[in-house]
Amino acid sequence: MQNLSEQELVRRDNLQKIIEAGIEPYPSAEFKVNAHAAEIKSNFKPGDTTYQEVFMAGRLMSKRIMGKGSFAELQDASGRIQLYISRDEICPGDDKTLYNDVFKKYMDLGDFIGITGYAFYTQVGECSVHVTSLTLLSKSLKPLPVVKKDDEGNVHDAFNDPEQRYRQRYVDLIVNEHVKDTFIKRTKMYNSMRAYLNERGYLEVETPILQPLYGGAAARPFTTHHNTLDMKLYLRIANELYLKRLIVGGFDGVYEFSKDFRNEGMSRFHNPEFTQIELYVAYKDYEWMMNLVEEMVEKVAMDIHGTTQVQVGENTIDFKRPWKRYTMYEAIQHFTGIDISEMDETQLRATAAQLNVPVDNTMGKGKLIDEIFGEKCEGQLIQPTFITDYPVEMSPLAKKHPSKPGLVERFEAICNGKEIANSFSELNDPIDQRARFESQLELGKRGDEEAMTLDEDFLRALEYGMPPTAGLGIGMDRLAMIMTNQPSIQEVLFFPQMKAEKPEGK
RNA sequence: GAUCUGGUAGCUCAGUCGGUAGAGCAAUACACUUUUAAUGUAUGGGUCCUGGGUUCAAGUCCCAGCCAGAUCACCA
Repeated sequence: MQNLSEQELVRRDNLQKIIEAGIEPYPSAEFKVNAHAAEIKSNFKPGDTTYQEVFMAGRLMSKRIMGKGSFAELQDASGRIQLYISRDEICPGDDKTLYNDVFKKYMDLGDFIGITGYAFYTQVGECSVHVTSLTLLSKSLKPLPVVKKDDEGNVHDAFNDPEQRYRQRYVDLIVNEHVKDTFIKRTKMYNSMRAYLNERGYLEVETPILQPLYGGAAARPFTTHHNTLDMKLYLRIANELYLKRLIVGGFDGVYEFSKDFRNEGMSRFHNPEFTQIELYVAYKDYEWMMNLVEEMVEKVAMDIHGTTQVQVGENTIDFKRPWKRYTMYEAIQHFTGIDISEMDETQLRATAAQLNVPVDNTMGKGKLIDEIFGEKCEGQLIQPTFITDYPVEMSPLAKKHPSKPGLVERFEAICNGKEIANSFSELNDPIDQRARFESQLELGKRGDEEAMTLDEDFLRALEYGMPPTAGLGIGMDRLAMIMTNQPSIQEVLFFPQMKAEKPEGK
């Protein structure tokens, strides 16, 4: 049995009183709704003859009882609106129980109610609904945090403990208005991208989450086991290799919003499960894909904000095309003044030391370049910027650059100091791909836990022939953080990963 | 994984030098028919994260642990 607080006991007692009064606290009949709070507040003007018979449902979020008349606030999915309730209108006969007892005493903040009434403006000019009948739709047994706003819009007693907000996101969503907003924007972002890609005829697909081999990225996987088949399975770390198989199968363009899983550290930028969109388009290259990314992300910003400019922390980020483009060498030269394009491994190591970039002896040429870039450039790139032409060692699935030895046709889009997109002209030479996998296997043998595995079936698919293809991955959570101005990935995931709560009781 | 910060009423937070546990909101009771962070009066509400230790005495000091956040490490 739970230990109930005083307030919880009061609510259970109220529930009992409601039942004794002959009212069903959890009725099943449909309650037809014909208006929402936000809609009335934005459309109804004093003297209008509209909204004179509204049916509304939602939570009772505040009560201001003044004798025979009361004000209350109803919160539905769209927002809050004030209600005016007068005793003699909701209790037209001699029996005043519904007002005196049920409404005033037994209904608690958080209860779901249904009302009918008409819109009007109070003497102080607040758009309100004058209630003519009142129904209990569902009793609430736990007290909600009470968050209040004053005239200037300052929030008092905000429910702001992150642990409670994330563990009890339902409460967070009820009492913190802006939280709902963030998630609505996140969904708009998905809808915007879907519409963009569908318009171009690309096919949204689904590929396996449980994979016998994990591939397509460098990361440690979650492992599980299938009992009937008695086999080890991995939760995907990416879906790249499956989408490319579909390009081999003859689709021109496929994409998937893919929940991926990586068994690694957590931080405000990392959750063990996260979402990427991956897109593959046949007969295209990474240059073409850069144009697509610019156009699509610009549209996302427009669809969410109505402008290409988005405020993120202290920065105003402008997604208007065209975005800046640097090769990786140019970016390093721009931010450090050093041209590394002709350097060998020894010179790179010396340069890293000179720049105070920590490196170790296991790092090869590609990794050294990547470290210098990561330390000295990435964080400086606030406005959306494409960085192109990465070292081949870091990119085992990308096509080699035809004229720049040691580099691949790859770009990342960086924004607010973080990668938001990664793309390359996909490697479709099966012989080269096998060689790249084999050098990954070597890295694995040397102890790199994130080295890729060799996927024979994927190589078989490539041997049948894959057209030249451009591929793209965008971190949806990272992009959502930027588009909603949130500093932490937990703020854009409904239910971020948490350690288990202590069990109730003893 | 490391470091730092925090965990006290349903929520937000105080709590001095170690000496009876505090406020606002919420709740309860009464009053009040256009208020709006409603108001007025009164009342109730505590496993001070957990477990040890020091002490006549611990929310407070010490040790260990749990949970969370930030930073770092790791990681596209």
